[in-house]
Amino acid sequence: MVLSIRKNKSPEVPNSCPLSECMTVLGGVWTPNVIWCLSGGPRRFSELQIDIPQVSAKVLTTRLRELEKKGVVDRNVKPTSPPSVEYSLTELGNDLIPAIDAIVRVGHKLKENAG
Amino acid sequence: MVLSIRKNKSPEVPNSCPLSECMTVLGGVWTPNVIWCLSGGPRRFSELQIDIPQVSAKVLTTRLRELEKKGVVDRNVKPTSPPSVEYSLTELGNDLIPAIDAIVRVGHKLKENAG
DNA sequence: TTATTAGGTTTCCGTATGGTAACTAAAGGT
DNA sequence: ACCTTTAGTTACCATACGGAAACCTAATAA
Repeated sequence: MVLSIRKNKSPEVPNSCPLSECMTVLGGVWTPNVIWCLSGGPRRFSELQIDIPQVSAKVLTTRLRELEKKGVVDRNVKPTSPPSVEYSLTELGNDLIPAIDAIVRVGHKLKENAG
Repeated sequence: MVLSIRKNKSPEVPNSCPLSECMTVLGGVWTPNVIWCLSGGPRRFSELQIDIPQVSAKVLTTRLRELEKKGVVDRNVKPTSPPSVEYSLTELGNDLIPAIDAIVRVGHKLKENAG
């Protein structure tokens, strides 16, 4: 795949700067993409897999669990059979959208330049 | 340290989405921080080391070389003795500032929330 | 002639992390 | 009884990546 954000242990960097703070949340392969997909509204696990075909179930699960733990996404299990699971952005998750937006905008510019 | 953006090989993702495109540029530990530091004006290698104390010379060099190759920073060797090197953002580098800005803003919000 | 400075480079090494693929649970359909 | 579906989990593996520390070069100063 393409890119991830690695999160090493950091015993000696207790109170990081805002930049690193936020990058920690954005950390992990496909994390920004997941947030971006959810910014359009709630999505099911299988839908996210279709949205981001390169992501493996393992990694997608990992990312969603991380984001849930950080309070960025909500996980909602619906009592269907088999149960379906819907993920959505929390308020905190929505706060991230402008940042992702800005990144996407630069991405467009990059593609123009490289195009 | 705290976080990096990993960039794995990706033979099967030729034309990535704008988001991934931009994240590739932001890839690597401390990359956003370096860009952020340079957004205040040109900085020398040793100054960047002071700005970001946790970064090792090896990694800082690697990041700067990558950013240079991607056209994000300029490298300017001054004929002093010993020669000093000044890094600055290119036009493309400046395009990234709004994105970093947005990330920093979220970072502040995160720190408030986390108290 | 020895030390110092700036800006690196190189080596070695550990591990965090992603990929792949096989396996699972529970319910409903046929 | 068996298959399918959803949403994962688990095991195994390879490696990209960062950390630490030693080393390098040329010019100047002491």
